[in-house]
Amino acid sequence: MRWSKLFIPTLREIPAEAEVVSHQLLLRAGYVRQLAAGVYNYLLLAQRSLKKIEQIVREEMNAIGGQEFFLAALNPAEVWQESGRWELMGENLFRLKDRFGRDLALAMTHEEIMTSIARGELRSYKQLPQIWYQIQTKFRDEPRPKSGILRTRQFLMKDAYTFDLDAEGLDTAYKLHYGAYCKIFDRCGLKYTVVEAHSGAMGGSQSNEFMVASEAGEDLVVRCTNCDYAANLEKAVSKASAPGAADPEGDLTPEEFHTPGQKTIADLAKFTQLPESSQMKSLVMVADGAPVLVMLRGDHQLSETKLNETLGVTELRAAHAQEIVEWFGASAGSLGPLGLKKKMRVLADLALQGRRNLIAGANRDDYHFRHVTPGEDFEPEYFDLRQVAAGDTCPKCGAALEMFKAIEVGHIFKLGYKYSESMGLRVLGEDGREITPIMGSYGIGIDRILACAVELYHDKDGMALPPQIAPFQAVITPVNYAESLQREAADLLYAECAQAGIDAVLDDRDERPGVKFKDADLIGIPYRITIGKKLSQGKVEFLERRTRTSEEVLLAGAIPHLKKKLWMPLL
RNA sequence: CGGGGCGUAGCGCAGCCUGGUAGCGCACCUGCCUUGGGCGCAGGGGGUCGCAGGUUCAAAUCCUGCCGCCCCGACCA
Repeated sequence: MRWSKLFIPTLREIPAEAEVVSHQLLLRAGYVRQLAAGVYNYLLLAQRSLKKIEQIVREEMNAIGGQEFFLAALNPAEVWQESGRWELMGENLFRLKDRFGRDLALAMTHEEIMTSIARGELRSYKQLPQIWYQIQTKFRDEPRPKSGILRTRQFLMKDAYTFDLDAEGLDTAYKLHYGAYCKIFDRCGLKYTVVEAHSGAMGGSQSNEFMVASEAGEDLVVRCTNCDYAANLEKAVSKASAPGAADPEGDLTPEEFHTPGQKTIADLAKFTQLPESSQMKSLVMVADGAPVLVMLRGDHQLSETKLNETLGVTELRAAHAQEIVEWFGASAGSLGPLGLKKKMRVLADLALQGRRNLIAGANRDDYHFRHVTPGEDFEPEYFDLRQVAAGDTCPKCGAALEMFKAIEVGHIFKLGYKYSESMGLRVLGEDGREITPIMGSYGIGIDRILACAVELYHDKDGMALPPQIAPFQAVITPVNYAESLQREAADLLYAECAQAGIDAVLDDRDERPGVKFKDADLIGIPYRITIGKKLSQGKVEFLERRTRTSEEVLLAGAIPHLKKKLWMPLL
């Protein structure tokens, strides 16, 4: 393509609304333009790049036997009502009415639709397994779209769904996807970590996320510095650091003492001269309307995700100040597990198991107990409820854990029977009995891959995308295209690229060289062949964007050289 | 939904406090010039100052309401 004919609206300055790097560069480099909060138009460059990503995804999905569909984005409410998600998804689901007043939704994911196809058509065990996927636009009415194209209300996703006869089949499907995803992200040139994940509102058991480390990420990932343990913070477990002080020995009796104005764990630690790890934190949560007391080591944080999963409830929140006074006769800051006025479940984090003679609130304002021993002075139900904290060690090998922010680019789930059951998908088995197929669900954020690549590979001059997903593989830049010798050489190289199947752009603009160089750097074309002064010696400059290494090559050798580079992946 | 910020030319901003002719840089158009890192000179086009109401002789500027966008939090298959 000839640059002079292309619409590549690069900006010299950073639009004020862009905060994260990928957003800034995608705007500046003329890839995207924003239409509304969380809604973007993808222009030529973004579209070319996304098509390449899609193609990689498509090839790897087809390689594991995936069959590509193109599904309805406009869904009747009934399908979502059947699975129960019409209510469950709440405000996140875009809803609309047609002219007759019928309820419709814009699909945010396609479990229901895929299942509705399957139940109408799959009749025999002989037809299983199936892997169906789609690459399409999805809609989600995000409460807060942000970070450019990282969290939007309209986005591109590949999602796949599998139908199997039994758990073993699902396991096979899961592993196939796991492998395919690794190949996909490798081919896209991303550096990523596979983590254990929480399966969320999707339901299901096993789940892994594919995460790309980035400051722009919204998730926190915990990873062992020694072994292969890695998990989303929501799910991560660890060995707690040792308490800051040894517990007093002996079978001591709880003893109330006056703690005027000591509200927080930090206050108490100071007041009692004992570290936060010798205090017990009492949190009051309301789970589907019922109060639950959660006990944690003073320096630990509650993981609401874990608590939610443990309790298996739909609504979980912290208790209001008023409720606390009503139930405990004291306010937050003096609460504890002893002498509860109201009957409620008392849970404790595993880190409290075996501890002795700790400090806890007395359920009387400005009073606490010392010498409280869980399991003796009160009987909690123990669960893993705390969030992994800095200083904790690996649950597998005991080595140090690291924690970093990451962007989720892929997520695979074992769904189980949630949709096949609720929507009545059955096939006949070998023995003539009905079988409910078991499902899996596997997503990849196509536009997130692009954003991640930008986050991962950029410098002060712009993007440095991997050649596999860059909008063009190379740019041919004659310093002065009006000069006939340069023009001939440029046209020749461009023709050679076309012949070799290389996706090149010819910068034939009547611009000063500086402008062309800046633009090529900004939009991140991996290789640049510059035709200038040295042409008189039959030489051109070959530049690698990522490393900024430049070499002189013969005009005739330029394209073979480029070809060689393209077969050799960066990194 | 709570907290904060912003809205003036395509982009980045000044002007608002203290009301009176709407400005600067970049981009854009024309001509000349220049051609290895966003050249130079000259001329030029482009604005319902987010919207609506109010105060005033007069509102970008003061007041009220609304809308939009961004950030933090809540939320997040």
